[in-house]
Amino acid sequence: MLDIKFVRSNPQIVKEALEKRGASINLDEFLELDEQRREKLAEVENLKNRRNVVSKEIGSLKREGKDASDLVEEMGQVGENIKILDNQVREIDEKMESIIMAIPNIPHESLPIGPDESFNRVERTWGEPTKFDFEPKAHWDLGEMHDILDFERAAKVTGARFTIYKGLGARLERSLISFMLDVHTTEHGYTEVLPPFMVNRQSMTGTGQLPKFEEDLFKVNNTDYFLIPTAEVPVTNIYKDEILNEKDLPILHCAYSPCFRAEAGAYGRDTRGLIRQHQFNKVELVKFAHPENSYEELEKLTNNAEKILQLLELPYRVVTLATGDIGFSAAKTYDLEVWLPNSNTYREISSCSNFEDFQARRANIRFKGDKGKPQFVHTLNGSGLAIGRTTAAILENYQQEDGSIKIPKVLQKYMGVEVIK
RNA sequence: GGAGAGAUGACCGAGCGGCUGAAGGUGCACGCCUGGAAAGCGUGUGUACGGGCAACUGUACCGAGGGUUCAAAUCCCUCUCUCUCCGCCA
Repeated sequence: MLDIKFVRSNPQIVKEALEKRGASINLDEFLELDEQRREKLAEVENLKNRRNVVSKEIGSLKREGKDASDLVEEMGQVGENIKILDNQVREIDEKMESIIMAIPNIPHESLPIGPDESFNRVERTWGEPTKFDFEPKAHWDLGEMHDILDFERAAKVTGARFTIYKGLGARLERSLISFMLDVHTTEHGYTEVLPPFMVNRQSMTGTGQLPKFEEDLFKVNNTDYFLIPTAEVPVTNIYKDEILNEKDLPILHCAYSPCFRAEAGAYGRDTRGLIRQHQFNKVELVKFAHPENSYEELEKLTNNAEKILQLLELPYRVVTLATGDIGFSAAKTYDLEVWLPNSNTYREISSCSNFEDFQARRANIRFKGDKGKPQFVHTLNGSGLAIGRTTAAILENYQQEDGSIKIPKVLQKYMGVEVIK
C-alpha cells in the first residue's frame, strides 16, 4: 500500500500515477475520510486524556478515604462518549483501509507510458531466434511423441491445464529445478528456502494478491488457507512484522515451489501445452533491499535470472513493462521473454520486479540501523525461472529434424543423457 | 483427537487492578579508561498515530478481538499460535 502521509500531501502525484496505470480510484473520498478521521481522533483523544487524569485523581482520593462519587459519575458519561467516538473512528478506518488496499503502486519514472503491453520497451536481446531447416514442432507434440508429457491422462486425473511428466520429462523438470537452485545458491549468493505451499489470508494481503485478486487463487476448503500462486508470497512474508538489521541487507532467498493459479479469465488462451497451467513449477528469487540501492538490486536480480537462460543457451529478450501492463504491487518490472520457435514469438519466462516499500508496508517489514528510526525495506522478486516454460523452450529450441531433443550442456550431468530420442 | 502450560520491548525476563511504557539483564550506541583491544565504569537506547518550526506534547500498544471497571499488561470470555504428556500417523 501507499504511505497515507504521502497520499495526503501529494494527491496530484497519486492521481497522475493512477491515470497512467489506467486505474480508477476515488481519491477525493479517501482524502475527505482522512480529514474526518483526524478530527474525530483529536476529539476522542481529548476525552481519553480527561479520563486518564481523573482516574488517577479518583485513585488517590480513594486511597485517602475521601469521597469521589461525583468524579466517578462524570467518568461514566465520558466513557460512553469515548465508546461512541471510537466506533466512529473505526468505521472511518475500515473505509479508508478498503480504499487504500485497492490502490496500486506508483510506477517508477523510467517506465514507458501507455495503456497496454504494446507500449512495453525492449531493452536488449540475447542470442538469435533459433533457425531450423525444417518445420519446428510444438513442445506438446514433441512431449507426446517421446511419451514424456501426458496431457490427456492428466485431464482424466484432474482436469484441463494439468500435466503429467513422465520418464525423461519428469527428470528434465527435476533437473531444471536443481540446476537453477544450484546456480543461484553457489554463484549468486541466494540462500535456499523451501516454504509452505499454502498460506493464510494475511500473507496474501501482504504481497498484494488480496484483497483484489481472490478469483485468481485456489482456496483450500474448510480453512482460510490459499494455494500459493508463486513462492514470492510465502518467502516475502517470512519477515512479516519484523525489524531487520540494516547490516544484514540485502537478504537474498531463492525458493522452489509449485505454483497454483486459477487462471480465471484465460479461457481459450494457451489451451495447449505447458504455457498456461493451473499448476506449474518455479524457482523464485526474492530480495529484501535497502531503499537506497534497490534499483541496482533489481538490475542484479534480472541478470541472475538471465544467467540461467544464457547457461541453457536459450535466446531471449528483456522488456520493461509499460505503466498499463505492470502488476498491481510493482513499481518497475522487467520481463524476460524466451524464444519459442513453434509459436514464432518471445514468451514471458520470468518477471523481475521492484515493489519498493509497497509490500513492505502491507506486510510491515522494516529495518533499522544503529541510528535513526525503523524504515520499510524494499522488496524485489523475479522468477529464476518458470520451470514448465523452460522445459517447453528447451524442447522446442533443442529439437532436431528427426524429432530427437538435445540436452543443453549444463543439464547433461543432471539428466544423465545427452539426448532424448 | 484428549489433558495441561504459556504468549511482555531487538533478545531474555519480572510484574498479576491505580504511582508501569513497563524492574533487572543481554545486545546496541556514545563517552571515560587503554599504545590498541578485552574487561571495567558512566550515559543513552520502543513503535504507531495526532498536534507543534522546534524543544516538546497528547493518544494507543504487554499474542488478536470483545467484556467488567472511574481505572486493565494485571480480572472475565472468544480466537490464534507455541510448548509438554497421551492417542493416531507419513
